[in-house]
Amino acid sequence: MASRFNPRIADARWQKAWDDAQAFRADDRSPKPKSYVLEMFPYPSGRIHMGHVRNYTMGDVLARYRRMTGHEVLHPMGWDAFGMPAENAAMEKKVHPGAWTRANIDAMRTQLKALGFALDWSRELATCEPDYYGQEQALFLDLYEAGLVYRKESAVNWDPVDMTVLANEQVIDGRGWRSGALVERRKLSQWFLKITAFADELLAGLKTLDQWPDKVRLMQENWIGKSQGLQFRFALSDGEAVEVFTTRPDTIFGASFVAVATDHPLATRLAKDDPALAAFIAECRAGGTTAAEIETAEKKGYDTGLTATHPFDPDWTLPVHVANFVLMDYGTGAVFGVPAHDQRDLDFARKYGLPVRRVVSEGAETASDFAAYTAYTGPGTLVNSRFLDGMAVEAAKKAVIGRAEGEGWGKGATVWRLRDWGVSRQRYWGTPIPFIHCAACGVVPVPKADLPVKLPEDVTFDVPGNPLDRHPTWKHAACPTCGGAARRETDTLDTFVDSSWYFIRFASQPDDQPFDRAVAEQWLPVGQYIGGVEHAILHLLYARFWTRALNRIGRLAIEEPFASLFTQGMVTHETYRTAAGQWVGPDDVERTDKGATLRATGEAVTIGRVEKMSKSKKNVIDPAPILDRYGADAVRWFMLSDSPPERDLPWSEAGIEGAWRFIQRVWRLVDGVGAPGADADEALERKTHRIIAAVAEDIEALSFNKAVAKLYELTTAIEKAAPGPGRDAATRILIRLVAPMAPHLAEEAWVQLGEQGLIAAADWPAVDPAMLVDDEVTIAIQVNGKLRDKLTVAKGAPRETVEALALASENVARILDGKPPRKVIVVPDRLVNLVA
RNA sequence: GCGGACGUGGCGGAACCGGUAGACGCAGCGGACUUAAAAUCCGCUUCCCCAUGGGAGUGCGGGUUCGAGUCCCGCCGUCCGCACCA
Repeated sequence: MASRFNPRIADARWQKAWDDAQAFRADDRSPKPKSYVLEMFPYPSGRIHMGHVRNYTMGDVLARYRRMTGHEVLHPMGWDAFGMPAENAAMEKKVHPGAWTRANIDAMRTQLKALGFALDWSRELATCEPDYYGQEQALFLDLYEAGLVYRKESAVNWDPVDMTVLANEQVIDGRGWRSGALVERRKLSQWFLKITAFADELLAGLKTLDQWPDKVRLMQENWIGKSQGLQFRFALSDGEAVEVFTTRPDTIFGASFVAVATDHPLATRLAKDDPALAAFIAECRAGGTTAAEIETAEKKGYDTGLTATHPFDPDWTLPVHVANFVLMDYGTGAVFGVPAHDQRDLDFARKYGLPVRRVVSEGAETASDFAAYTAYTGPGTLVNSRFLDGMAVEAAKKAVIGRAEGEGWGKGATVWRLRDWGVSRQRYWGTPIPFIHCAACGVVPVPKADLPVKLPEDVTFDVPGNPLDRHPTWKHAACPTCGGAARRETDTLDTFVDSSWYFIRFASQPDDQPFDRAVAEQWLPVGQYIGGVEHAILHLLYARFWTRALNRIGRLAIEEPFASLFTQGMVTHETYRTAAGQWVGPDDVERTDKGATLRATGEAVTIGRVEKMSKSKKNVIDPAPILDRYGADAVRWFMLSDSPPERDLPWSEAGIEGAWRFIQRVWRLVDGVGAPGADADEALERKTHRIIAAVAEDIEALSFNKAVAKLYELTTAIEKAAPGPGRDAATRILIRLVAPMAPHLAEEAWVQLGEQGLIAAADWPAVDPAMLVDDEVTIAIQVNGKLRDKLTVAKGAPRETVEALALASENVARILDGKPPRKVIVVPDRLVNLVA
């Protein structure tokens, strides 16, 4: 009799058994209720890291649990396989990006299989293969035909390190999201996806996503950034006009200046004949765009000498400035300044001595002068505002918009922060954009019959830039319309396009089209999506857009791709630093009671914060050796224990040891089980049923840490119970409860217990509701709200009985000292509170 | 600056609708088994005190309530997101 569970043998045995049985293959035609569980697919960097392990373990527990509760589960895996790292590897290691990527996929697939995930490998896909990206090109052409793809020249974010354009979402604090390089502005002809045409529905759709974290919904809401207000024209003293947008038309009588952005056409025009203005504009451009720089940047302006006429008073003119704090990208690139009610305008007005006039009163004050240095932006009543006087802010907004529209000089308008999605990338390792540039016919789509437009394999990476551009033949193509010599588009698609529809392709992947609508709709939307919060805006917004775009062109009747979203926390680890300030890794450090020392020299090291694992802090733990040592189940168990899944999980050696001990404890229980018998252990049976229900509830809520705690509790209870059929029966149930989390152990135990078939296909144990009701309860006895005693009484005991028992308590009698309580509160089956 | 989340033992964290705070795990302490170690098992483990009992206690200060980790008001702190968005 083996007394230890040996994962080295069991892991491989059961992984093969699942493979042989195709145990996790999803059947499109199954009559069972369908459940689509998906974790964000990985970029094939070469090795899986702890974040992957945690992410996929959570999804796996849910997928396995759903299978046990009678669902047909789709739980697929694939590879987000295009992207810059492959090109960087090509440059550094002289390997082809495709070869590098495919080798990485093979290595990572092996690692994922070694963790025993219940995945349908028959649906595996990689975005870098023509059978995937060719279908993506087809979808791109469909969107083009529908007018949702267009090309225009515009100022774009240029990453000088990656030598490519970036979307707005990919610029963080003025730096490229991958390279960290300061982004430059460049004018280029680019492909765009019309995500702004969906701004309204993407915003409204967030309200329907009640199973998404509020945080993510809020982030998307802010990103989309809807503002409603008034757009109107100011007539200028030189006979021209300038268009402005405001969300506060009510404050129009508080205006003291008009300001335009430094790159506003008006500024550009005036600068031609005004060297001082040109110099001012150049000076503003030199300023940085980082958070800190913007924070401290002084409001600066240049008085153009022009004036603008107030729309409600032909005799009232406002000076027109070019100002550094006005953004060309937002609204119309021009504003009117109301210093009393906008902080930036106030800073500006104080600096340049412009009038500061109060027009919204928070209470009694009606004087027009405004002395403070803090603008008032709250609610109130309009004052000093002619026909608006006495109105509330909201009513005044409506009144001004009404007049503007009535008199024809302005109209109510909605402005969005969201910009169209620029998808052109000047890179090789991506989906070729299926278009051809013809001198005679213009930009012509590649006919669908000619898809996929395949990436050429013979490319060089010895010089920076886009290898497709310098490929000798690839870009030369015949124009599909006139047949003349033409140039193939050499830009490729942003890899976020690839990840915008992979979940649809998982659900259905025919050879001759991107997906079969009817089949895809059976599975979609994804029932549970799990991934990191870092995709709150990027991937999750793009995928929502893509799904709605397919819906609009009649390809898919789904509006939202992910019904329920869960964002898991990171795996973290302590950091260590030597006195010299060098980061050192956990392998080189010896932890003691007092602190930590360097293993090699005994030198003391400082224990730093527990942080996200990163190469620079040297606190990365590679899952591979841990997996070799402890087996898949211990690693999986640790990933689920202790920390709530949405919070960070601090990795620790002690933690994985604890998980390993638990796996062995369960095995020892199984090892001692005899043949099924009749005698029950009433108390243990009750506990078991209570825990079946609790664990189910916890798994459904993704509260794995709580489920784990309950399983520890049950295990301890079984260990303490007297050996016999009752204990054995509880053990048989424990194994099924543990199966989603520690599946190899469970399969091994299943055999040991003499059961037939795979536990992966077994049913979740049924709960007997009668077993959930206790016939005795413990009641707390409080005096003045303080716990003084506990009583065990029959469940549902009448108030009078409980009250009498409480008063009879020795502790209570001593405290009450013979005096009757003034008041008695009885909460049935819970407590008695005696108020003295 | 704006928006959001969160503050519970030495640590990770439980605590349902306001009803016995600290489940469960880790670490620690004591013990058993062992020649010894590992493994395993048993017990203790919020703090304080005059210890079969009592007092304090969920960031701080108030409040509501018979009763507050939970609700309300005001602070403090940490983390996250956005950021000159008119």
